[in-house]
Amino acid sequence: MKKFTMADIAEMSGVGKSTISRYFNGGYVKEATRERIQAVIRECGYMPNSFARLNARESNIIGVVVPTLNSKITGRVITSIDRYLREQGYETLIKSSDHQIALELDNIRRLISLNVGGILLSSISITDQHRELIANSPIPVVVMAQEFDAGISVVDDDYQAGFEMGKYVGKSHPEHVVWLGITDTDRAVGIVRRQGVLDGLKSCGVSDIRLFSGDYSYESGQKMAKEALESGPVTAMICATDRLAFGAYHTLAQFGKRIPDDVSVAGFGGYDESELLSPELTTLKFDSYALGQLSAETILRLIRNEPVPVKQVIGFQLIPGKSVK
Amino acid sequence: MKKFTMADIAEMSGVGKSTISRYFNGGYVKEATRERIQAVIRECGYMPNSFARLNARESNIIGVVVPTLNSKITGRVITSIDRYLREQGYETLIKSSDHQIALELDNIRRLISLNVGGILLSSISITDQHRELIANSPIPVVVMAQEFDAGISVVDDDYQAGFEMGKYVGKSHPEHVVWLGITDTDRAVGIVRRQGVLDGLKSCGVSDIRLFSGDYSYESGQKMAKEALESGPVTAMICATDRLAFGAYHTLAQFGKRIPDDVSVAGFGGYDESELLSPELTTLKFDSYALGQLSAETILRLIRNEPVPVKQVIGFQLIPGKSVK
DNA sequence: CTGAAAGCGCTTACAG
DNA sequence: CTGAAAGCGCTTACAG
Repeated sequence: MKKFTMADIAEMSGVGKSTISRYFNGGYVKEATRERIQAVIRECGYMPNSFARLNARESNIIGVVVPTLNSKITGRVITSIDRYLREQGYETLIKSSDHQIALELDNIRRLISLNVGGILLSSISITDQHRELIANSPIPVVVMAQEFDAGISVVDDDYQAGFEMGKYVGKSHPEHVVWLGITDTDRAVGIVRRQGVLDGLKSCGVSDIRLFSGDYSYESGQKMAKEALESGPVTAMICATDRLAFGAYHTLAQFGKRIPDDVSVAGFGGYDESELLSPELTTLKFDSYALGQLSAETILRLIRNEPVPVKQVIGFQLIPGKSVK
Repeated sequence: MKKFTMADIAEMSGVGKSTISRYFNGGYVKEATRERIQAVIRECGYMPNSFARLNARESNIIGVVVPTLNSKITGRVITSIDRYLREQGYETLIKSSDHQIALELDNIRRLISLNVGGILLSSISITDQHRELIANSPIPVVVMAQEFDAGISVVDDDYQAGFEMGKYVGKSHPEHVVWLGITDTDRAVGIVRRQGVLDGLKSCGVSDIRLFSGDYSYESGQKMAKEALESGPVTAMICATDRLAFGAYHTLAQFGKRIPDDVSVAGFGGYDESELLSPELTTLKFDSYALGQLSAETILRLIRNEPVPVKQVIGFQLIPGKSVK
């Protein structure tokens, strides 16, 4: 495959390269010329190099920063972003922060200096540095899955979801409930979702609630479950994610506890696998595809200076399994 | 955040921009000058724009083409690639083909015309067009997870893995075995893995083996399992992936079949969830992190003109669950 | 060891 | 409707 440049195509079509550029960017090109160019392009399979648009007034690249490439939910979100942007003629540039906040900040800086058209940010944790960076960013930013009072966000309804789940579990009147959660630095999951759960439980009169926190790994779920069981009696475990619930299942089996007879378990995520556990995991599914697509739509609207809501809230669905009494 | 360019940094450091460029690309810079530049860079958090290296002799961007962003295994592979490349000072540019072969070809063309340093390709299916594209590519390509006789590949040992699994299941002397597979266009899984399984089974004297094929989805697993059960007696199901096995579990439950008493089930993938199924799924785990890292190492070696094996085979581990009699 | 100049593949006023 | 020219942020011979 020979590498064609715009100059090559221009020469082959017998026009100037400005015309080829206009052809691709929707400028004036006479119909006859347009057809001639099209023929040449088809012939050589030419596509312009998006990254060479160094002085274009706007880039057609959207940067996406995610906390990890290794999560089911992230997979759903970026799949849906990528699909939508591709349809709209944009390129997706994905950067993983690999769970490191310093890398996340670097990624944002990098995207800004790359002069991408817009940034979709799924943050590990929003710090003051994020606020400063975003406030001074010459490029629009949409924050995903995390409340962001100083800008535009598209979020899951973590509080309400937590509340529903708390109420659902609370209705069985468990005496001793534990929350297997995430550190506070992740506001959406660590704080908001947890608060929803607590309030939901309290609305049913549950008062003995013990809190644990760790990271997002399967192992962390196992570990927290163990700590919880060793810290006193437990009749229900509400886990911040399905993955943590998987870990809890593992530990409960080791401790010889039956689900839900001895201990009820619930998670958040709605992974396909959850319905295969025995008993089926009671979980709650956010519409991650919608979150991805709406975020992508929103960033494009910002780029086009169209009005956008400062906050959009995505729906969820509680999936009753058989793991709660 | 102001956007600094190399010219800004040059001015602020009181040197020419060639010197800044050399600073970043390991050229000669006097120690004193180097320190002065470093101070300025630290001050402004400047990073050069990798995509503006239009006429660099080599790019520090590695393109990665994956069939989907929505798979556990892909997640593991790209996580490990991204980590390794970052450590080595390279950028990862991920492009998803979203299960469309035409898009995959486009992605490869695109990366070539972007003039990335190298391409890591996880292909849906290697066609003649791929061969032509790769043969004429001015840029090195490493094919991942798929045999590639016309170039460099890093692959799972699909045949041997299939064989081991076939033997493992075969040892229980199941009378009627079905293979829930993937279309032939995916050679690695659709053909090689299947052949390994068949040979493994035959080595144990199993002869009644019926073959089914579909796509990689959970639903496809359900559907194939249903077809299999309706097509005649079944005492063992070997599934091309864990996800398909999850679908089979679902269908078997619907049909009132017990695992493994009525039907043995096995998969490939080694997902964490597999050990939580009841009974635990017998599966086989490829070392996807190793595959990612070795592929990344290999592409860098190719770029540096260091010798590389034409084919590297990654190990696997059979994880006996309780789903095989 | 360093800088001025030309060039990478593209876009954008501007003149025609 | 179109092209020559200047410019985007960078790299690379080349001369000093």
